[in-house]
Amino acid sequence: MPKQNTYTMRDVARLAGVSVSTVSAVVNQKGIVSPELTERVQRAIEAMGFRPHAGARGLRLGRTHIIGMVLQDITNPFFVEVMRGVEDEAIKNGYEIIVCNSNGQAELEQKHLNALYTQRVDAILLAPCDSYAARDVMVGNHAPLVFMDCVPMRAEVLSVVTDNFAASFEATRYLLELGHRKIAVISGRGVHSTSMDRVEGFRHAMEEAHIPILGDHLRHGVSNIESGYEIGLSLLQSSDPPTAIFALNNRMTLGILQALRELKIPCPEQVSVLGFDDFDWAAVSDPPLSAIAQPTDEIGRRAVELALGAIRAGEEGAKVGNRQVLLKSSLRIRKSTGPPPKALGEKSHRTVKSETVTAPQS
Amino acid sequence: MPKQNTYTMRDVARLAGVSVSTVSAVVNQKGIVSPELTERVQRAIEAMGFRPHAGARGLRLGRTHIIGMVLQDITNPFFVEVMRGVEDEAIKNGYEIIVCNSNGQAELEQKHLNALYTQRVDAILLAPCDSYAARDVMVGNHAPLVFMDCVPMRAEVLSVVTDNFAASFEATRYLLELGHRKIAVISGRGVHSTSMDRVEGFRHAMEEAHIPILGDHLRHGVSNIESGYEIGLSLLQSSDPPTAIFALNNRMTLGILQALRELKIPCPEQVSVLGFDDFDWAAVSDPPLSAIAQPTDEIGRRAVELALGAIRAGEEGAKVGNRQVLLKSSLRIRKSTGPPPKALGEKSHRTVKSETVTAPQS
DNA sequence: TCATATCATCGAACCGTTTCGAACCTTGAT
DNA sequence: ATCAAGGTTCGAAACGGTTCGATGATATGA
Repeated sequence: MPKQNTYTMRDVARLAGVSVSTVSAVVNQKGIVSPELTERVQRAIEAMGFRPHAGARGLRLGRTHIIGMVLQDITNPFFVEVMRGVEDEAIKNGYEIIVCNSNGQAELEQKHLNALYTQRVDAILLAPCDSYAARDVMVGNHAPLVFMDCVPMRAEVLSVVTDNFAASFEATRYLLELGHRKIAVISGRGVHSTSMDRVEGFRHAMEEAHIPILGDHLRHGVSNIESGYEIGLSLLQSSDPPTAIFALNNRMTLGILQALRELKIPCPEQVSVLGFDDFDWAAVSDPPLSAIAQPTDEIGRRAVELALGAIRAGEEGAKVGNRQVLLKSSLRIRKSTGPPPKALGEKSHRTVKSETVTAPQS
Repeated sequence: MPKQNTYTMRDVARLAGVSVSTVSAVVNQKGIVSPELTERVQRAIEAMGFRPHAGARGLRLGRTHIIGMVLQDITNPFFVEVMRGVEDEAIKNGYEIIVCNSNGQAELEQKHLNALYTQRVDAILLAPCDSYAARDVMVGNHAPLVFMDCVPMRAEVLSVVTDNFAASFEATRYLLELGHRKIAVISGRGVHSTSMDRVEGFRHAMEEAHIPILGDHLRHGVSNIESGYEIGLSLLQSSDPPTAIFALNNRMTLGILQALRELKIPCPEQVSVLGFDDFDWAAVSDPPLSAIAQPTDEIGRRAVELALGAIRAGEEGAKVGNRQVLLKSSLRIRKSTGPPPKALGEKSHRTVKSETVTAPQS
């Protein structure tokens, strides 16, 4: 006996003394129903606590009003803020969202994508584990697919990302201006367009300044605290340690800070640290962290906008154009960055907020 | 033309030269189908990339295999970790989850609950804005409702919570043992059983030690950084400041740390800080934060277990028993707590992990 | 008074599954 | 050769909505 106190339109119709189609018309405010019947139907709905069955409606309409989302790492504040943006924009448009966590595992990601297709979600928002996703092929024909925080290799696609190249370029220039010459960069696995663009931005700025990148000052690890910590120790204990460390993701940044603390190396006096991704806690870390802030919730909102556009286009049989939305980041300078030890330049702590300048979108 | 390359069982049946019901039997591995037909059907499914339509199945079965979840604050790491536990356990049992963020607003929470009912989710997991929820009345008859991180006023209900009273009691005792006598407590709005239990645990420990609670040393604010910061300033600048501050939630803890930093008050030398809720970043705050850690993902997992049990019970027509799961927390002592200034007791920094002892569950 | 146009309401088919009883085909026993 | 039993396969109804063409009622004009 699965049906409990749940009523159907038929029940409402019976109570109101009208036909089912009239109830439907009232519920959806479609077609013309006399004020009298409208009144009667509404009263019946109220009395029974009737709510339409989304599944049945979805079956008939071919649209579920659900958007699926698969995130690489749900415990990372960056993705949580993106999710929040998605939530806001979705609810504003009458959509629910199903959230899945791929936990960095490509197979799990694929499993989730399949499950979302089974649910016949109207669109899928994906922050993938890597950029080599063949996923669009499998799923892209069934529902619009929007990539977040990643531009997949095959470019004919919808995506929303921060301009990582520009952000990294700008940040590196800032460190160079402070007088740093030995700058180390640590990044996660290089299978992600995001990581690659950030590394490229760094490279480009260094080349432009004609500063060589020391052999072991470009390190790859995995995006977690431990990896950051280990690479940090290794860098700082090397024979020729950097004067500044630029960590390309928030987890690894924390690892670096731990390594500094453990080695009792004063920051920023001896070594500066610059992080990618800003978050609440950055302000109370020791020292307060200078970092690149991405427009996280805007990423989420824009992704939903793209998805909704594609859904509408699909309904009208129109081809969905490929759109890459590119957003600006901003540099939040706090206390973890300053001039290198020997340099006698201006006193450290700037508090200006500079913004990377990029094309708004294409 | 909403249907694209999406095939139905009818299509599969036609291609395999069998009836729809046979396809269904194969898909669900139910009934007896000869090896030969099974083979043919599977080949057809493979060839067409067929996936059953969850909505249609749900309509027929009266079960969607979706669990709905409404969270008070999706940006709080505590709830994110709970969510992760929910995700893990749900996927393990073949359920999807719809996540909603009520953002602390009761009306929005209600809106989400209604939407989830419309979706006919099989169960609802709720971390409510306040404990005075009349929500179970509206929704509880349609689908099992499990409260997380909160025991609602009306007790005949399913819930999973940390034993907040015990946690707070234990933590207060720890501060008392260090020699503190002037302990201030700051908490969020008192509309939540969680807050209230924590305050009570504190009160109880103080009474037991026959230490009076100073008039303005019990403060209520809202659960965010700013509120913690303001209360922190006010406490620390008062004529008779506390030697220890016990913050009952993670947001306000950060505010306290900011206030200390701004006033240049050394912690823990002059004032100790103890937080509720542990998280990654706590270890790299300045100073590393002593805090009570809740078994976050276990809360999520147990909530799903309860929900699944209730779903099964409901199917068999059995009454769903009321169950309150009570979980243990643990005290993680780092560097932000130590003996009060004048006390000459043992050197600060203990690193023991003590666990609050409570009844495992009822 | 009758044909016609307009408007409100209704009935039934359909969306993609599951399920249950009926129909069919073997096989073995009489 | 006939029948019963047992095992596979099939057909059709149901789930709860939406939609479209048909129907009935009412008003309009000649």
